[in-house]
Amino acid sequence: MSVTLKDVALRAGVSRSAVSRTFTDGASVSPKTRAKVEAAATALGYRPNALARAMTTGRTKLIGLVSNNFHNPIFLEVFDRFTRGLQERGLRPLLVNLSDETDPEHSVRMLRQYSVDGVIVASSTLPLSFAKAFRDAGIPVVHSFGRHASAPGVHVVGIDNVECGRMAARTLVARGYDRVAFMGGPEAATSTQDRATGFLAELALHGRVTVTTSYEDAYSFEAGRREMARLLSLNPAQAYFCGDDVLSIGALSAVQTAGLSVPGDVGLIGLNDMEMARWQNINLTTIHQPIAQITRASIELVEEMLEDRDRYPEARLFACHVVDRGTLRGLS
Amino acid sequence: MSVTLKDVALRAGVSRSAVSRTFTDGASVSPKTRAKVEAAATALGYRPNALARAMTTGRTKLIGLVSNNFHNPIFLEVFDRFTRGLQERGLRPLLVNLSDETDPEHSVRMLRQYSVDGVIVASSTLPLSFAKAFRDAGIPVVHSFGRHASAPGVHVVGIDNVECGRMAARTLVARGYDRVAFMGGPEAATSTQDRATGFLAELALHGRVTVTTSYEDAYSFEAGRREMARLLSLNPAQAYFCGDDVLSIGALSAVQTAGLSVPGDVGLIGLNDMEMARWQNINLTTIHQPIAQITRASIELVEEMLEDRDRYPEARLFACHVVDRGTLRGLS
DNA sequence: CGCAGCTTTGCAACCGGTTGCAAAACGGTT
DNA sequence: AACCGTTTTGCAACCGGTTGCAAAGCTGCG
Repeated sequence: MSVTLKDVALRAGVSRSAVSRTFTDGASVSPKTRAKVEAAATALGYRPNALARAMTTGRTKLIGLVSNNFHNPIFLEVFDRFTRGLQERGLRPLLVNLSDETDPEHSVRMLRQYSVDGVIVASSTLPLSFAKAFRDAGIPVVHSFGRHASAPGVHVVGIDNVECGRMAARTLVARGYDRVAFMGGPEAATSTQDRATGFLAELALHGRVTVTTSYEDAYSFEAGRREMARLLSLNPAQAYFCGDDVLSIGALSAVQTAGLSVPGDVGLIGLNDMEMARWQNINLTTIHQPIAQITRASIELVEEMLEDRDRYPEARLFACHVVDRGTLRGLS
Repeated sequence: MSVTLKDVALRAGVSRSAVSRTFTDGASVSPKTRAKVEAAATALGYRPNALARAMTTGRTKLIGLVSNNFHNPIFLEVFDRFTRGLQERGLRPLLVNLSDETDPEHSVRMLRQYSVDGVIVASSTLPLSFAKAFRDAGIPVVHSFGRHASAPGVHVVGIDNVECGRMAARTLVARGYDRVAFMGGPEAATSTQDRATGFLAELALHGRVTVTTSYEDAYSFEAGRREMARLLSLNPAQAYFCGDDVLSIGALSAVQTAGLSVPGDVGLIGLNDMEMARWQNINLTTIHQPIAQITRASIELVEEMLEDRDRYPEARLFACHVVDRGTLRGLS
């Protein structure tokens, strides 16, 4: 079938070990045999079989990329950056779509069967325990976009969602809003929980501001639109902190449909700063999440763990900042 | 390290072959030994190593998923469907991001090193030759969203872009537009070429309609917006067929910014029918591309090729249809 | 009980590489 | 030329499975 070590060895008139050595760096081969082998190899079009190599070295260069966020446009950028970053380092992403499951067992087993060198869990909604299941199975893991914890147990890279909530609150207060609300994603999502916590905690420091909260079943346009339509028919707040840009855009749409103006009648601030947020017909004020830094750091960490499996777990959090566009009124 | 065949065999008091056989279906083992083996296996938490198995069977169950469309939101849905579909069949997607490259050689080599069982090229812009490189390397391949050709040489699944162009033309003509234009994506993209061809061919049948064309460097919002802004400052057409929904939305934004109305002053029809197109604040009239059917058929074909590597290449094209929303005027 | 015919089992070779170890080759000294 | 210290090389075992083949075990029948 395909050309193997033996074929090359035969043609070059050397032993299989010699061939193997010219293809593994750090091995000692004389320039003479190396030349012979390389000649034979290119003549035959030989490429070492990664799987066979993996069997003896124990390194596959496969990285499990596990996510359950296949519906949020921001994750297209996330996948883009992860795949490119991994490829640049000679690592191969084995993609796992977790859309329905929440039980890590199945993924752990599967990724172990393929002997992945490491796993990146890219999800803003999975609990910390998910990543821990990989660690417990002895697989290096980093939880990207995960929840910050003081003693994480696994590497976590992302943003401080509590702090983001606070930031949103401070922004709304600074703009003079005094009846505000939080519109979150799924109540089970760690990101939503933390954003709510920070938002409410910060507002509590500003006595006169009243706040309400609601949670949607998904970070989706339709959920945001529906909820905002409902709220408008009641007694809406002056400004909303939406747990995600897509939700915000849904809400924005509902406000416009109702014939009201943004930011005149209702203020909106989102989170993520996805590409769409800067489209002129959306022009969403939002909190920027530094995707590039997060993905880069995640890859770095997983790579470091390949060297030192017992690297002490750390949390790397990146700062966010408000991007002021057209859906909140100016400083008062 | 991990528990192997031998460990289980030892504990169950049988030979390694016996253990192997209980884990490969279609092999003959007596109920008695099967029971013993299974007991030992679960006690030790044994899982067969997929890579080792792959070495002897020649089947890895890995499928290369190659794409260069990491910036078009429609592809998030594409990846979602591909990964789930593959997983359901016990296949594992090895994701390859081709963003910069156009040369297949590198990907072919890499995927061959990992002994993938097959490859799905998911791209609307790559030429047919790209997929052929895999076929020539002896790897089963299907080009998803690829160009239809009468003698494809490889499996192609997608839509008939020429026909879509015609459909757009017929639609615009039926609505009474007589100065229309095509706004395409990259001129090198096969999808854009074919859509333009069909569009122009159909219009040629309707003498009195005039048409202009322009091409953007990417299927992106910014490109659509910039181009439409430029066109508006000149002598714009009455209606535009945009080669992609994202382009349309960019164009839409430019029209709105210019203080003009859609469809009053300018008509727009896109292609893809991505989720965003039905958002109320966009509400784009567009041609629906049946993603679900395309991905499903692609997976089916690649799976069939695993059985019969020399399966005669076929092109499977799915019909598209116009989804009438708010960016074209009604039937005249 | 002996034997035919079928099923189950274990042996051993193989998949395509890597690597520890000892022997061979090399280069430089005296 | 003999000797010594380094490289370089090939042998053989191993990674964790699968599988062809022949021997062993079982069942039923005369």
